[in-house]
Amino acid sequence: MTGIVEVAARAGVSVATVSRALRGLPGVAAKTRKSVEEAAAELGYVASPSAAALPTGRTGAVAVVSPVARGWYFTAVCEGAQDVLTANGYDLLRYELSDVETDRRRVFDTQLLRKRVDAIVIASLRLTNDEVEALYAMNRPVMAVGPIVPGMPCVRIDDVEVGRVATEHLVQLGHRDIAFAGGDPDDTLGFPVSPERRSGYVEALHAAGIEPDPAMTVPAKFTVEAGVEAYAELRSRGVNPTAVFAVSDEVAMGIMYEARRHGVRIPEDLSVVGVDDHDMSWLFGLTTVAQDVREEGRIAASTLIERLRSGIDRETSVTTVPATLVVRSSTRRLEP
Amino acid sequence: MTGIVEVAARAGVSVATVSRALRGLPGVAAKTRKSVEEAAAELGYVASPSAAALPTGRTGAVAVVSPVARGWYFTAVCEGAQDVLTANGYDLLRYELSDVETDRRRVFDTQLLRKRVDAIVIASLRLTNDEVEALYAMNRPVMAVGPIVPGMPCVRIDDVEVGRVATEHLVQLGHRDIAFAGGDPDDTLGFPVSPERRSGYVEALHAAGIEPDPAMTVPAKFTVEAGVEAYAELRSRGVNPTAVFAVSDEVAMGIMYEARRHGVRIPEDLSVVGVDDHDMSWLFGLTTVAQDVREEGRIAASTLIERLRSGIDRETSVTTVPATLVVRSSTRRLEP
DNA sequence: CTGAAAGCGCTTACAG
DNA sequence: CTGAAAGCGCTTACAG
Repeated sequence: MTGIVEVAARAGVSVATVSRALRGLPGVAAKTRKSVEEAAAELGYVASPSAAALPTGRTGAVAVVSPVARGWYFTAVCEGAQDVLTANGYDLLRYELSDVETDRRRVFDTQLLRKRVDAIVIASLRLTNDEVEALYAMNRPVMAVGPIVPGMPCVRIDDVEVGRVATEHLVQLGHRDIAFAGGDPDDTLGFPVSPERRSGYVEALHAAGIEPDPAMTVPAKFTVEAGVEAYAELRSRGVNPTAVFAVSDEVAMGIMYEARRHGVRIPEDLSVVGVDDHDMSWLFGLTTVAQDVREEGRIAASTLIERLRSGIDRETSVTTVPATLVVRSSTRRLEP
Repeated sequence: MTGIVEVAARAGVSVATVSRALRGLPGVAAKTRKSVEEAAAELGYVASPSAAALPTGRTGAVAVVSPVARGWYFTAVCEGAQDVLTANGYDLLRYELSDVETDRRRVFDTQLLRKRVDAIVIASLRLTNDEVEALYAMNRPVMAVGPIVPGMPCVRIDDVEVGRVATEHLVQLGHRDIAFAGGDPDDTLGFPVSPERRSGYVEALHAAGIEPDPAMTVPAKFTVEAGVEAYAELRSRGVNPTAVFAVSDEVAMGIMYEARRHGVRIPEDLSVVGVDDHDMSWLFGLTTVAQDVREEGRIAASTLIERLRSGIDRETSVTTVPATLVVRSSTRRLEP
């Protein structure tokens, strides 16, 4: 493996000069820099990140920590983050966290993460207070994408607003019997996304003079399968919504699938609105409150890089990106 | 950051002993090992991968290199690989390669990759001969998932067989006018997947005494959008297939979407079969030749780890995993 | 079974 | 503007 000494020999300078020249540090004569750069290029030399990390403490890598969830959402966050990380010479390390406590401890309790990466993106992950503490103790810039983590800077959408916009759309189409599918009864960590979207739903109903019917709220995690179950639950309860607001597009897809399986036509018999604008939502003609998840990943990464440049601080600013209603064919005016 | 000297101090031994004890090396007294492990646990100590990489040359990380393609496929490969890498204490580094040559050179020409990781998974990436050479020059175990790369070990499905199985299914349902959607006219790197699946298609047709009609083959990359365009192209050519074999499920989804938009019913008017068993295929009732992509990722990762343990060799074995027809509701017998 | 010391490939004060 | 040298945190012959 070509190392810095070979480059130095070839360029006829010391390794110190090579180091400075290649990193664009000031105080290197222009022609010296040029010949070093040439020598490095000819040899295909790049400084070993491991070796450079030792004296500097910088690894040149950023971690994206997400749940094991194999969803479109986390993929999109990573893609966005990767775009800007690559462009800035950082590598992207992926950590998937299960719900198993021991697995999580491995990441949070040990200092592995801290020793591996310069900064951390938390992608829509439910964290315990201890985990938040551990994250801070790492003394590395952290950025959350998704729900607000107290004391942590964050990129997000306004989930209450999202719920309101989705529900208002249905109300304006004349619907009054509007169900909500979302919220995970198993969630021990208080993941706020579903409750907030439901708050918006409740607000919008109240604003329209509609009293929310508890029987119209059915639980659903963020998966297609959960949507299927949610619709089944709705039927088994014997309630008859004319519209459903699903906590995510994947849930909405499951609802549409199951409804059709029961001969319920969409949108003639049932209007459905989701959240996200999943890559495949247009295929289903799904009306949705769209968010640009890749952009959120990009913002998270560039914020971290900026922070890395300017020195670590404990910023906690929250960036709220817009979410906009995209009307397609899964919702329609309620025929009286 | 707690380092090895603190652990040594706490355990009352030398750093050499700590190093040996923690890595499970032989020649450490049982009680010594125990007290070292306790000290390390109390301090939350983990050896710095960067520092350890310097003397050993091992980084404890594995790269997954894939195209920028934001597809389900690459995500699934990564998920599978991550499962086994995490379980074995390796971290997963993600590299997305664009089609832009300069971006690719950054990965292949420089020795960054080699200095960053111990092994490399190539996920269904079209490589030039130079890139294959560069990969070998890195002297790191490499494993391809997807198409065979000459001289490189690989996990794959038999794409000719896949094409044959899909087409035979349609033939057995009485179809004779069977279109094929796949193959990328822009592909300069000779990506073999589509051509091989088409070979299977041609073979199956011949076996049934059907002469393939060139007008029945339309190009399509591996995306939903390409499927939409492929169906549009089929219409504009004025051919009237009663069935289509799509090179992937995403292409099939696009075809179904566009066909229905034109009032063509599936499967009454058109049978469609894809390849992959994409996570969402069941939602579309899509008949498909299923492959277990996550398992392929797992196999790739465990093969690499095995190779890492046993020392680097230039193995080139090809592991072919099964692909099986899953019949759902997008295909049906042709009514005479 | 254990420890002292050299060395991995860089970066960075410190001198000049 | 440039170089010699110390040091980053580990691992690994080499002694004992």
